[in-house]
Amino acid sequence: MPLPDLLRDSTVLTPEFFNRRAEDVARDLLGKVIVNADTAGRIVEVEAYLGVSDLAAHAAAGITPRTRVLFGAPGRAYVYLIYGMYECLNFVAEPEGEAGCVLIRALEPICGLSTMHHRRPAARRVEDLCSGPGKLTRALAITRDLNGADVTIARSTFTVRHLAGSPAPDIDISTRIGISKCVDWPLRFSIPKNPFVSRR
DNA sequence: CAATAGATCATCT
DNA sequence: GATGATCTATTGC
Repeated sequence: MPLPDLLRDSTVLTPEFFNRRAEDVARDLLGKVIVNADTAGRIVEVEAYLGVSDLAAHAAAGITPRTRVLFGAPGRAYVYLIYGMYECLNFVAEPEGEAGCVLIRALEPICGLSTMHHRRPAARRVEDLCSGPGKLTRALAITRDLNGADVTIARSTFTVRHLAGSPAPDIDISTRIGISKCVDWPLRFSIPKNPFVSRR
């Protein structure tokens, strides 16, 4: 298994971590590591999506077959297809019954780089492998069959981890990308000057 | 460099 | 039937 020593001293994030306001979960996810089978990446850019009052969020539509997971237990993956072509990965936040999630927008690749390159032949540079929500799901082979998956189970192939001793990073706050409603809400968070963040 | 067209389909109106 | 929480290739300056 190509998941190396880097992750040996890591702890899997708990349901309590996700059982908070989506904005807070989003900020605290920066610097954490997403692990899926043979690849892993450090989270460098996220966006928070809130409940029914957030018209840019899928949860604004209320409970539908697609948004059901958003209103459910925290610590689950919410994966959906966008533009008929790309998958987007979110983690569900807020207590059960309240909607809210965090969109993962960019990762710094840390494990399985050659596998990622194989899955994303269009990426010319390492910085292009996971610098966008549709790019990183392809690089880590995250698809809709992971929708609803519990990422807080330690002995699972798909988890989010905290690296022992890794400090809380600085945080840039900006507005969310690619939406047409609530465009001024300051819910995009990224690690300052990180080269793996997506481009506007 | 910036701007844009086209790919492609699940979801909701 | 219209619309995206996107990405890539291509065009033009």
